[in-house]
Amino acid sequence: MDIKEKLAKLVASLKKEGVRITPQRYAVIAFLLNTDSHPSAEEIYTGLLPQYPTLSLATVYKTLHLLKSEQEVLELEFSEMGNRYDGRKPWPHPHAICTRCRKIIDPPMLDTAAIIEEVSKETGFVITNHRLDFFGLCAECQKE
Amino acid sequence: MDIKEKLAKLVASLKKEGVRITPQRYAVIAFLLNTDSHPSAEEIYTGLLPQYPTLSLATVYKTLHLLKSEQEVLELEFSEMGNRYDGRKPWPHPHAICTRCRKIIDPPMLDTAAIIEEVSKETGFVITNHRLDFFGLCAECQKE
DNA sequence: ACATATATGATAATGATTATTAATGGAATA
DNA sequence: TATTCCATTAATAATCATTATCATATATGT
Ligand SMILES: [Mn+2]
Ligand SMILES: [Mn+2]
Ligand SMILES: [Zn+2]
Ligand SMILES: [Zn+2]
Repeated sequence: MDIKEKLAKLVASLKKEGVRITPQRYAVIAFLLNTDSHPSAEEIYTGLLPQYPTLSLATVYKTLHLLKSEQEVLELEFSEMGNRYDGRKPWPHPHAICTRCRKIIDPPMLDTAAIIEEVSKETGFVITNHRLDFFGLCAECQKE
Repeated sequence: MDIKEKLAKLVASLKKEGVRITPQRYAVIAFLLNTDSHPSAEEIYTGLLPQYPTLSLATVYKTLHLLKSEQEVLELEFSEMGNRYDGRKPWPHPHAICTRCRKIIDPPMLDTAAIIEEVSKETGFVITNHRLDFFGLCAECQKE
């Protein structure tokens, strides 16, 4: 399924939920589906500003919250570098984060289910969410 | 090695580094070693205030930074619930976090080395740090 | 086109953390 | 012991990403 199709399906599903699709919301959703860079709210805002000169950062935040409540975006909270968003895989999954260039990538899936099962057994917790972050230097930054 | 001994060793090691051990710093360090609750800066501050009525929150933050730079405390950044600190195991390790009562515990160690090795191979990253958080309901909160 | 509930954008507020700075106090020196 | 010296403290202000507020604009169903 390509991006266009995904976008159409997502918009249709949101409409069915009673969500109004405004140009601003459409633009934010499209932006999220067209990148794998895990952008910040600010990056989404400045990325869209040329085409939507009246867009407000508050609207970007509100749209991100809306998508989060619909489970259509994954929010990665970083107190240092600001929050980042993944609209392509809006479910919990591991991330590799370069501390030099701040690139964030999705490593091919580990067996997270097995890890969660083990933690659950050890702690007695019912695990409902997780956050697996691996920090270091990406291949490019190692050369510098 | 009990807490008292750990405290004495840590203080001695800091002194050797040229760090002055003030009453405020000693109190923060002792507080951190005497709990496994992963307290916030605010909790450390309010916990010590009765015995140190002139203590400033800024001093708590500065002491935490000092300890972090000496690798003697692990800082867990949470943008929602504020940062939390672990002075007993000041190296990266997994955590189970209750989303209801905000309790944070250390699950018995998974084989994190193996996981990191796998991510490193898959991504080409040199992994220098990690953050493995598992969110859910603790045993007590499940009963409610 | 109209009615109306919702969304937007400008702006102010929030709150945890960090920066600033004058006053304090411990240690080295005279 | 008195005197510098300089790191530390405490009070306070500043920061900055995110949220809240609210008057205006607009999407949607009729
Ligand atoms: Mn991702
Ligand atoms: Mn811990
Ligand atoms: Zn990099
Ligand atoms: Zn709990």
